[in-house]
Amino acid sequence: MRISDIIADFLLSGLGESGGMLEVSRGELAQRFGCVPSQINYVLTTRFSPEHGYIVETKRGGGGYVRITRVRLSGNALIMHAVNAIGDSIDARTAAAFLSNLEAVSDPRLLSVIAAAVSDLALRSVDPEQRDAARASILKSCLILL
Amino acid sequence: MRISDIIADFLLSGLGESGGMLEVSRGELAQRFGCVPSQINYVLTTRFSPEHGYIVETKRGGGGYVRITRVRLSGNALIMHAVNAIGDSIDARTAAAFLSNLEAVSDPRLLSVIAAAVSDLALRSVDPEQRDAARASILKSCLILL
DNA sequence: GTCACAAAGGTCAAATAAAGTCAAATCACA
DNA sequence: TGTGATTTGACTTTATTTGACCTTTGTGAC
Repeated sequence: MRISDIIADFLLSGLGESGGMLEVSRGELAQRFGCVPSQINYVLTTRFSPEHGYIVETKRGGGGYVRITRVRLSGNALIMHAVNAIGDSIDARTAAAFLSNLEAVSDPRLLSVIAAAVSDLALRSVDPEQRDAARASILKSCLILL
Repeated sequence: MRISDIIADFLLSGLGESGGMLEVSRGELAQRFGCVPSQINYVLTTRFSPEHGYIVETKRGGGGYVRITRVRLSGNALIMHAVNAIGDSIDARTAAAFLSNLEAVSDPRLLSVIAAAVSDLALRSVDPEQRDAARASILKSCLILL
């Protein structure tokens, strides 16, 4: 397992214990995991983006911190939010993040079918230039039915 | 026996032991069998496609992997027949017909989501030349999960 | 107040580590 | 012997790790 995954797991479990909000120090975290501080930023941007359902706030300077908050919208609001947030184009990773974010509010079988429909495997025959646009369009078409 | 068959057998037996899910490294596998890495891709596309009842997911970069999952083809002869009957290309009307044939054997909500995913509306951003091919690929990827 | 400095965190690009693509060459067999 | 399947390798794309340098904020000296 990559260090990024280990850090992400650590943060995730902290979020779980603390009921959705977590405050850490970037420097301390980096020290604990023996990596450079910017690695923490990498983890945050790749795994705790708004698409994944998190808000990250930070403060610099003395007493600085990194605060991660799990956003918990419910049901329709979440779906509508996702539909609105998907633009004209979306890459496979982001699409997967959106879908996993909907797990709490929608049938997992439906979600896995949608995930299959927008996977790179399913879209292999689409010109790479158009692939992300097609993915966005398909994803929105599916989500509004949920 | 050709190297592709040997590799396929190896993967198959791994899938057997591990109960249907297997994660390997493309590079390591290639080394073990003394072939180039792209040979692994060849094996995957020719022997572990959705038509064969498998889903292959991969990740590139550090910590990359190839994950093969055998899907529970619990199914219905009707669905399997549909998957095999869909060629490389299918028009919107035919796809809709296939789906309506499955009404008897599958959740209508799932089917309507799939119908949305393969509709011309959802695929409007795909070059018309490629649209029916994309539709076929998406449809198969979804049906295999039913 | 304001200046200097320390204590955070931020950015960005290079280096490294996988996997993907595609087409030419080769093989096997009807 | 022609054709589809297989093998190979040069080139591409994506994910992660690392480090040098930048910006913001708090605090104490003056």
